[in-house]
Amino acid sequence: MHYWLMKSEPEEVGIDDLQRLGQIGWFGVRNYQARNFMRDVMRVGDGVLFYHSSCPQPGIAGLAEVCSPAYPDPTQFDPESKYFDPKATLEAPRWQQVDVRFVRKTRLLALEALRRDLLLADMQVLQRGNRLSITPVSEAHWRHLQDLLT
DNA sequence: GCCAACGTTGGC
DNA sequence: GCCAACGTTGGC
Repeated sequence: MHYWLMKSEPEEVGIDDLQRLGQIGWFGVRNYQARNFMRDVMRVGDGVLFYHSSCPQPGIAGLAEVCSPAYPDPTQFDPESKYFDPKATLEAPRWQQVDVRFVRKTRLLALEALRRDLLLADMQVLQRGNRLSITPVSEAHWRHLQDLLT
């Protein structure tokens, strides 16, 4: 069992979209480290902090759960998609995604508040220069965040 | 729109 | 395998 923080731009897919759809494929990851987390480490049932990025109020907006193993991200094959990758083929896909299901919305726990919380100071997502859209979350951080989000 | 930080690419 | 140039992320 692992825990994750996954960033999404709410203009593209926000927590309300996940709630409406119930479940989505986490398409569009184009970073090898983040892909490897999905492919090699994630398991069905892992907990997910759904984070809104690149928006007026960045922060944790809800809880979700990994609900499929990794499989090829279809947008890499679609020339119309902004995530199209000309070097990916059906025989040798490059990019993977997992399905994520909605658990619940939370109050918005703003990035600013995360940074102020000393117990979260060493969260990977808060480290200087971090750009990974998927980062592991320790069990201690997960538990603390559950308390904050209750 | 700026820009710090980091990842990727490609020539050598 | 080095590393300069370039591209991207994402908060501000």
